[in-house]
Amino acid sequence: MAQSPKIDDTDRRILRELRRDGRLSNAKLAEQVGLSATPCWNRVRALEESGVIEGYAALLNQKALGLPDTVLIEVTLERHDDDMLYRFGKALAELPEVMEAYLLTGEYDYLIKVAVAGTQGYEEFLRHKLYKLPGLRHSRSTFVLRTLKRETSVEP
Amino acid sequence: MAQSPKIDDTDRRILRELRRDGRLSNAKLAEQVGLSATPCWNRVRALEESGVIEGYAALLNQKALGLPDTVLIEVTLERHDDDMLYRFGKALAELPEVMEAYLLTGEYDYLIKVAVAGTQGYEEFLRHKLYKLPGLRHSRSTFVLRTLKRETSVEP
DNA sequence: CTTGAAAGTACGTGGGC
DNA sequence: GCCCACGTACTTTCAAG
Repeated sequence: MAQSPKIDDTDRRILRELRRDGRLSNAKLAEQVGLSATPCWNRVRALEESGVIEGYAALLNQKALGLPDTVLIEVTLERHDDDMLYRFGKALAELPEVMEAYLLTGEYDYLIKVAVAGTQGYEEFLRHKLYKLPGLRHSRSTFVLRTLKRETSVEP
Repeated sequence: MAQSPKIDDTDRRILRELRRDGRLSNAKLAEQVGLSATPCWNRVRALEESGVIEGYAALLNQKALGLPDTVLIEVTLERHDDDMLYRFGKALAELPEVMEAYLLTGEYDYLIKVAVAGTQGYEEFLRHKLYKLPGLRHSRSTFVLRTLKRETSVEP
């Protein structure tokens, strides 16, 4: 996790390939980007060690895991002191249904993305999870009708 | 991409490990979940073929790639006929800065998550990209102050 | 589910352009 | 920087028991 000095064009091509397929073997990756195995492997390693590559993950199908629906919820707190923001944010992040959670500018709110099973799962999440968190003032939910794009990372 | 019939406890453990580390070797994975190599590999393959595992990806550091900031933008269209919704959504998804794009319930809007470099990059995105899309009526942006959680998939 | 065996891969080392 | 070649240990992948 040192510095990440210069990322050249070849690095970007490596990143592009590994973002598409995180299990590419070094041999195939080298072929794709037009290097031989050794320098390619050295670059991948450097990208990992400098933290440009943060890790690798299997991408799982939400539907197959029984949580087909996605809800975006804007959350407003009663108070906005540092302690409150920290503790509430931590509690949000610990809920397994919450896939993403962001602290936002503006009125010091959160936006969270939640995976649920239908309106019933949504109601259960609200009543048994979100509404039990102390300090919540208000929430406003929107169901996702269609996911048009969902990238794991920015485009290299 | 056939059906995904029953996912048992062992499958879930496999998925949990592979979500954490998508490059785990089958040998180590088998050890982690308490199987020997072959049955473990058969399960992984079945999970891949049934679409439960959608793929594997390297996770890239947004900051290292020069787009350290994230903006959430609510987008409202002028008209909401099917053709418009489809074409606008497609145009949104094609912008490389857009990492996620959702079509929402309510007033038939989009929410997009965009990676930019500071307020300057944000302004450029608005002027040169978003505002050039035909049919846009209104947009409302919020900067992300802190990312509290960002999972690639739902928890298995 | 286990064992086994062939092919491929990772990862290092050392030489050379 | 890059390529090439070699080497060991590990992994994948597929039999067959």
